[in-house]
Amino acid sequence: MKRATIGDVAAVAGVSVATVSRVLNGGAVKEATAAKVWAAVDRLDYSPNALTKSIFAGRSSTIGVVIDDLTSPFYLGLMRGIDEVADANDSLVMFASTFRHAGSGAAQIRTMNEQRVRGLIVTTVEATDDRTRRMAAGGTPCVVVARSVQDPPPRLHSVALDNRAAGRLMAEHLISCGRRSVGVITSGGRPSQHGRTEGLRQGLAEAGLELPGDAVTSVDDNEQVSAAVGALLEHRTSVDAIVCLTGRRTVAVHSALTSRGLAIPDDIGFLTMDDFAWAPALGVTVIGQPSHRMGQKAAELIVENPGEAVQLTFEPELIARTSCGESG
Amino acid sequence: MKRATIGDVAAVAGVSVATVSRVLNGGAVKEATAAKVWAAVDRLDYSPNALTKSIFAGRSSTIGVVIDDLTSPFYLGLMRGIDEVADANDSLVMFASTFRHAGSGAAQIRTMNEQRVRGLIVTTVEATDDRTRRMAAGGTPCVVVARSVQDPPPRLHSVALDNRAAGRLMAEHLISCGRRSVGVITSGGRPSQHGRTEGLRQGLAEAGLELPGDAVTSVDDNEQVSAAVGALLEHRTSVDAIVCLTGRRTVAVHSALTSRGLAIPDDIGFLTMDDFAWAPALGVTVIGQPSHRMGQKAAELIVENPGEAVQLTFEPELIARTSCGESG
DNA sequence: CTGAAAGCGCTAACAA
DNA sequence: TTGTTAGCGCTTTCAG
Repeated sequence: MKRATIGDVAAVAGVSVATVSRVLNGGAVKEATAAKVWAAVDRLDYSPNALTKSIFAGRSSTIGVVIDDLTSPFYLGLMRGIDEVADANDSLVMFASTFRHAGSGAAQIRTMNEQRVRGLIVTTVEATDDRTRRMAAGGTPCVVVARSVQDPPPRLHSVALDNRAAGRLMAEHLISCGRRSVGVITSGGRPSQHGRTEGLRQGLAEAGLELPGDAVTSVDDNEQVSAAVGALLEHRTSVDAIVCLTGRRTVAVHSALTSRGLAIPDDIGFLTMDDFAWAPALGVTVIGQPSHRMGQKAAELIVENPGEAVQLTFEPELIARTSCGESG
Repeated sequence: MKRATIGDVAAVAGVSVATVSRVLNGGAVKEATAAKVWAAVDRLDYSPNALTKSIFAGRSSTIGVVIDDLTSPFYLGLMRGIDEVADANDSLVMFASTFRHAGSGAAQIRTMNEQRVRGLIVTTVEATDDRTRRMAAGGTPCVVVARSVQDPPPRLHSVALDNRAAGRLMAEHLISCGRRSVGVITSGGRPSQHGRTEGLRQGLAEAGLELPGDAVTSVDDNEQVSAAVGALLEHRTSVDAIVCLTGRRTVAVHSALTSRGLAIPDDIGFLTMDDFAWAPALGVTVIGQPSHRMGQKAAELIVENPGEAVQLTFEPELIARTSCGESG
């Protein structure tokens, strides 16, 4: 029942533990000795203890990821990207989500630090900044996703979308589809959403269109969406397009529209963030983020561990379908 | 740059390492001493090494999860459930996916074993059976998801849907909607799909309806779906409903239908596995699995670590919407 | 090429 | 209440 240790293997093989260690990790050993060791390994079903190993390395080979909502298509793509390069580098991914806790993930980050993860990828809010900074200072490369860091210390990187560009892309497309008055749904106070709003506002302004403050509504969860959309539509009857600034709310906003009997795009235009599996079928036009590549890059930053802070910005992409009407 | 160790803390606080260990883990220490220690911890930004700790416990406090496709709504729900109870038990989730590799996850399971995970949850195919059995034999509780294990050794549990019941539920609903000839899309050779097919066949048979072998088509990926659906429809012109036996293919099958100009449910009925966010909006009737509860249960089996093997079966639930037409 | 011995950072008796 | 002393399972000098 008790697990075999390297000592047991050594005993069975009739060699020293040092020798066993060497054949396991590819040191110089005589063919014949190695064979004896492997036989013992087999017989005892020996599995080296990676935990003990990492004591010497000072850290584990695991990449930590703290995400606040796996449900969103963006994070799913991100995870796949991360997992992919982790796998290619014989790393595992240690995952913790925070969507239940208001605490914003400080606890998770602490735990990851205690686990001596090789690096950390975080998507949670600024409250965690301090912890992340200290981890980076302690030598663990950290990557912050979907948010840039002001004045980053050496090992604190970031991977983010050019949110203003995303906003502008939205404005351009809406305008080219003849929309004149947009209503916006944002979610919580994430900085990325500010960028998008600003980009949108600017893009609209360049075409002489306004985005008044009361055309922007923030919702905290899916339950609020229907009421928020309703209020927006009633308050501003001129609105001819609804823009959803976060992929997390796409379903809810879309349902809010259709369940009011509004036809998309005839009665109202609809534009949202993040491509998703059903979008082609539904004809929903989106601004796509390269979430998969972003995940890969984040993980690569961990693996390559550059000395300076690197801030990567990715370009959004308009994936035009039919939900805003005919373009041009 | 070098991390502080418990020894450093002891030195700064002017006490022994044992004392530091005690205040960190809640032993009996004098108020004043504890204060000194905490001060030192603070000053050095000390973070205890969880890896070293688990040497003594013999295993880490991490729950390992090997999943083959995070993209599927079922696995997402499962993950949430797992993460939830892991979190409640101060565990982290170590995640590895296998969807790139043909290798079916043997490597991932080995790594998890080396990481001395507290328990393992696997969703990959039978090829991994041996490894899982050995892990269980070695004392690590393992839970196999969506598949039952024949003749399970002590610590090898399973959490699965009653697939025959799911099939029967499908049959019942289709019949009550007046469908007489169904076409089936399955994916790969997963045993769960056999159960569903059998249940469906039985349920149909009880109503005097047949499910001939050529009405069942298996596809390996989304690219094959359109052709497969086309072939099925052309070969069996009587088909008035398409059943998709895996949530993983829902989008592709649905698109295959609509892109052929078929209206759901008027031209053809559509029924699939696993509820998903857009299903209400699309009116897609599904057989739901309690994926979230299944994840929770799987994680609880790890945490509670019962001596015998336990096999949990969950009941599927029909979530009737409009895609099969009017029922009754 | 191989073994003995000294740790890695921490916990757990056992004394004091 | 505290400190001393063994280890945990492994890697890594340093001799042989």
